[in-house]
Amino acid sequence: MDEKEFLDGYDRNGYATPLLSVDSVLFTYYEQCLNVLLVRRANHPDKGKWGLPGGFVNMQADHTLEDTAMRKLREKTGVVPPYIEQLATLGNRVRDKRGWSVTVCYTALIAHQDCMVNASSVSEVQWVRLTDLDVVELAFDHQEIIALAQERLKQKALYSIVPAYALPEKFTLPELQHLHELLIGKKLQKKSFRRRIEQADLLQETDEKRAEGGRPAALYTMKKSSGSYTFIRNLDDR
Amino acid sequence: MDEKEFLDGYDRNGYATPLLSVDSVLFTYYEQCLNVLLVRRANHPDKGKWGLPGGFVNMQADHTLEDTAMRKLREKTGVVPPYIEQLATLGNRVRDKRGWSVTVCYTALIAHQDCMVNASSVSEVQWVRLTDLDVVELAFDHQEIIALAQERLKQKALYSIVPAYALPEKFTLPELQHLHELLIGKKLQKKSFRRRIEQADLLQETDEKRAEGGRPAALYTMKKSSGSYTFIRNLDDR
DNA sequence: CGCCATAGTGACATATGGTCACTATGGCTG
DNA sequence: CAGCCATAGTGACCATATGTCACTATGGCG
Repeated sequence: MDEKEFLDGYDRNGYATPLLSVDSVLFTYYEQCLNVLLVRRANHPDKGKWGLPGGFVNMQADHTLEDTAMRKLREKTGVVPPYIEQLATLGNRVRDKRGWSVTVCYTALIAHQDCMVNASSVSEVQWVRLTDLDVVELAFDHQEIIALAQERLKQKALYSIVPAYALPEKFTLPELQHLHELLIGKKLQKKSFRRRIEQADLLQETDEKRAEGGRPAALYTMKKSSGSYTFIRNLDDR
Repeated sequence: MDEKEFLDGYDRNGYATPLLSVDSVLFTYYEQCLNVLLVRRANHPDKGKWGLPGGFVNMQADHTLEDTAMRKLREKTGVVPPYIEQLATLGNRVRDKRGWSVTVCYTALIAHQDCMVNASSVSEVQWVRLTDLDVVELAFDHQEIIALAQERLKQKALYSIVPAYALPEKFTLPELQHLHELLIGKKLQKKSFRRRIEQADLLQETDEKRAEGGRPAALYTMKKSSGSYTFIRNLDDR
């Protein structure tokens, strides 16, 4: 049998396979806090619980797994986030009551203002502060996935300014530093923080400033491709 | 309908889903070269081409995706490698002629001597030098997956001694350094290389030595958990 | 106008990798 | 068996990046 004959006769459903879904952990920085986007599950299993925005691959609409992740995020937020990266794939026999299932997970970041989530309490989509996560009942292993994403983002905070994608287009250095401090779980030295960003020439200073009770801080925008820059040395993690 | 009723009536095959496979890039260091394990495909599609060791999840035998990766590696090599880590998940409409398919990829490392692959030219399993990869016709997007794994391992060489898992239990520092040099693609300063490993106290010196034409080099073993140690500063990548 | 709060800098200490010449060691060979 | 060779391993100094912290700058407000 040659390959053409094989393909013509191939039955995609010949074997039972694991369920396959795509989920995203979308973070934003809002009111001095890290928030994650949650969606109330409309269907069984875990109906009524909160979970990550995600779903099944639509083999017609999606060309790639990332397409699936972005499509689902767009359905919930109306926009595609400026940062999305694959986090990990979890798969086992017990994570879903329906049996063997696999989820391909993405981490995404967006500015809070760019993402109009209905703030009413009856909404099926809401931002939840990371610090409030323990009072929400999460579906499946989504708690674990969020913890994974948070840990990965912490690592990125140590050697990059990727977290800046969770801020508005224009932001101040103290804002960015505070976000990094939240992720790393430790106060940082502003001198060290500012210096490395300056040396790497990652940000573009605008001529605007923003007052916050003291001396107004300069507003910056990210330079192109500064999201992919990595410092050769990590910030002190201890 | 409550959840129990839903689950009782749930049809896992209600939707067409992407094909799901698990593939591993198993590296070893042998004769001063990096090698990757390839398997000749016995079945369509791409029958006869070489590909990564992998296959479908066996929902009875495997509890997790990593179980699948390890089971397939054990089938080809007889053993489970001492290092295995998820690399990435690739999924799109075109990578497999059968249609939408997803592969969860792992990177694994093993000592060449611990992994008895039949060396005969008719074997269906063989080590291929990374430098010889371009003369082998690889199935699917496996070339791309190997490149991804190599890039990731290069990064690890810059901030950890994870590559040591591709060496025998006892190895010399010049050996380890040469392996890192292959991965990073650049000669390293032996003083820098040795110093950081000493300072982090990652290796246990044995009282054995190995001669290689000059002064015999001390043999070391990895200390427990030195595989998860990360240096706060990267080696110079330029 | 002077205080307050926060932004931003100067200057020095510390830590770690880069460099390279120098020493150490075992095998081989004349 | 002495001396050479090749490779292992070290000493010492340099370069660079972050840590620390006190000091200066700036705008708002009473």
